Amino acid sequence: MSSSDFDEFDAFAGYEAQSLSARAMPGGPPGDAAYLDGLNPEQRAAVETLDGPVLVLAGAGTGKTRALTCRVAHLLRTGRARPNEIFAVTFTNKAAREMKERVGALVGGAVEGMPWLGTFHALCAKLLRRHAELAGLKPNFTILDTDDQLRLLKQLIAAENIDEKRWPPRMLAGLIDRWKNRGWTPANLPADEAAAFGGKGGRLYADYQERLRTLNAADFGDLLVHVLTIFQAHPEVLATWRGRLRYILVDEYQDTNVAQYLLLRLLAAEHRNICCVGDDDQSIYGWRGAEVGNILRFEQDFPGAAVIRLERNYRSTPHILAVASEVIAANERRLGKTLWTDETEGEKVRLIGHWDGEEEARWIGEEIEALTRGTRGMEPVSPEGIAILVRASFQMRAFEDRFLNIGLPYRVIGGPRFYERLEIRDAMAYFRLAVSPDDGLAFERVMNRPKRGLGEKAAQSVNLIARERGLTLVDAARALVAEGGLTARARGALGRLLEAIDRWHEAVRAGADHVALAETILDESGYVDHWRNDRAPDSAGRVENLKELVKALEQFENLQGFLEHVALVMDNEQEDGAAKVSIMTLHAAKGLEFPVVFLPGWEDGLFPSQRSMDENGLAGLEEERRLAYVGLTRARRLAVVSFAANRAVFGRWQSALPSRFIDEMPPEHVEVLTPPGLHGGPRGRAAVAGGRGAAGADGRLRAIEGLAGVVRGSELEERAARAGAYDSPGWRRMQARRAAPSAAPVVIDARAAPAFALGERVFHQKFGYGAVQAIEGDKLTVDFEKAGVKKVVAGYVTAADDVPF
DNA sequence: ACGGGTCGTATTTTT
DNA sequence: TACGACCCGT
Repeated sequence: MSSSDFDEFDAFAGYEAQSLSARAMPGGPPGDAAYLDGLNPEQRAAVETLDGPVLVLAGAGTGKTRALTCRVAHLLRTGRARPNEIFAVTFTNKAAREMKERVGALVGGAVEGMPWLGTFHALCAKLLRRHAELAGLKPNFTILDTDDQLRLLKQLIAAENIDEKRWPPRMLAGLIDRWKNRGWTPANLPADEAAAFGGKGGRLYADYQERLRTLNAADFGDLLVHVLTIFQAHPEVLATWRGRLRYILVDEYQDTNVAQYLLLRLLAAEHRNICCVGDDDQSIYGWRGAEVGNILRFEQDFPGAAVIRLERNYRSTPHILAVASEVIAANERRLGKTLWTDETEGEKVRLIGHWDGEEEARWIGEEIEALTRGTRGMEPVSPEGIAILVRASFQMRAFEDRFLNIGLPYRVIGGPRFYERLEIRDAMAYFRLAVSPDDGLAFERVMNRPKRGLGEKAAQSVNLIARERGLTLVDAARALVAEGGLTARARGALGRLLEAIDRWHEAVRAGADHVALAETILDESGYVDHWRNDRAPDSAGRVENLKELVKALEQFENLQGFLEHVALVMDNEQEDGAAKVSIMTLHAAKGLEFPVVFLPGWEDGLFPSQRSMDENGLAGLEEERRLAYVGLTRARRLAVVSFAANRAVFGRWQSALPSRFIDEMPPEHVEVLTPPGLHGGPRGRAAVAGGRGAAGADGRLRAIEGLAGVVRGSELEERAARAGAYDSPGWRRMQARRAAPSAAPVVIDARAAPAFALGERVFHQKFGYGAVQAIEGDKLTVDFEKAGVKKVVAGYVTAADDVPF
């Protein structure tokens, strides 16, 4: 590991030679500070106030990223800081990557040596590797994934004879996470917290940390807490880093938790060169331990701080801004900003109610098709300019189903992630073993995968030996084999596995080509074959994923580097070029923007989420409202809010009232559309009759009526039509399409619908391999080898490439 | 040890 | 619905 753990001063050595001229500049900016041109006065202040504490309150769409990247460039160009002296923290890996790119574009290659730009977790991992011994770890400690963590906790809970049903491991994981977010170690855990989890919380926490240390492992929260603890307990270490990291930059400051806040305060205490950028109105990670208080309190923490407000919005139309501002104004706990824009033109925010979630999805699909053709009174919008932002991921399904049906290309952002897939984690556990054969968790995971006849009993024996003799799991397994434990059969299997692990490890040590080695491992372990022979329809997809994984390895120097990357950077961006509509959660949408944004599911209970309100009361509601604000402000030209009167949840029908956030939208900036399903038919009336029993519902309904009257059937529909709010030819056309679902499919993007020949062998991620039986338009009938005959959209299959693994 | 069946319960949001 | 935990027969 230590080889990839490069020293930032090495990196710096390369930099110094080429940038001496820039550093020699005395004081002021260099002559060609073109990056300062075009900044507005506030942005400029944010860029040029380099020394001392600075808080930049940046509203949505106010050019925050630009100011931030310019600031870094400015620090470098003025010679104020060298690349390795800037500690720049972003919230996501994506943001880090983006910043790296943009700074690079501004100042040229010099950013190569910016080793301290990344997420809190990535930066802390780096720091912790340097000082691992101070936390009782070795520098090559492994970073646990959620799976490993849960398995470990489960064992501990079982060992304590606690009923797993009443006290689920997930709950304990949540608790421990919360404690770590606050910077609490088992030693300084408050007594009332330790009493959680049936009185055994504190005890289990201590046990868990102990186990982690034995396994030479750290979980996500540990990365922060260990570094924090080290800084607190070792002033000389802290002093070193204070001297090295002279300029601190924090993006999305509103999302920092207590541990992160304490860490920053320690690092910045002396030089006080800390610049925090954030927007209290976009604090949406309270459930993960984020403390809005951090940003609200900044001026007290750093007296004399310069506070700069970015309020000029360059993104959205005035209508969108007005609606977003009005909604967020209902929050009490905020610093308060007033977004403004020079723009005067633009569409109002659209609002529409539907009978149920399915219809909502159908309508949005049709609306998107219309938008891409430019028939909605706007210039045509390309599919990649359109996003659907949902509150919870289960809402995505309705859209996926519908879009698959009509052949509308889409992509789910942040869905089930590549590196979280079962087969990928298994494969990675094998890689971990090859790198460090004493990785007990990895061993446990793959010991009987594929099935080798090493079941529960064998696992227990190994565990028992390990505990009795204080050995690692792998060493315990070795002992068991050597001493003739287990049945002959099991012993043979275990012995072969251990031999293989030794062989792979030897290959790693000998510096064998890691891509080839990975293939060997997957082959020799029998893991790929196991999926090849599996008869489940999705097993072919898994084999494909494994190929993909091996391909991904090529971009890394060795297995170690790859594993570190995956542990910290769980995202995977696969740009495949085709123009697609994006579907994602509101959380995932933060920091992004789209010409057109659909915001479905605005129903009380779903959004704002009932759970949020139950668990966190008013604070929970306010966070939901910030989520609404984030959603609305993603839109540049058009935002469409919708809700459904009925929705299938767990396969059970539930009716709901429109979201209270809808009441908060200013009517003069909203255009109300009449839903196609509510034109006088019995369904429409039922929609009004159903789900209106609750007390207070009448008031709510009246409020909506004032704004919308959306769920009211033909009378209001006519009124809306008279008011010109609804484009009735378009509506009739949609009706026609609804009545004739088999009408010719609309091909949005020719690239998304490649041509296939009859009989051609194709691959589908979900259904595996098959032969094309029939083609109509962009729809194929495919006889899948394992999943049977299915109709699929051509965009979702690829020509099969039977490259041997 | 393992596969197949039934039953119960769960769904925010993610580094 | 959909995935797991659990039970049973092989």
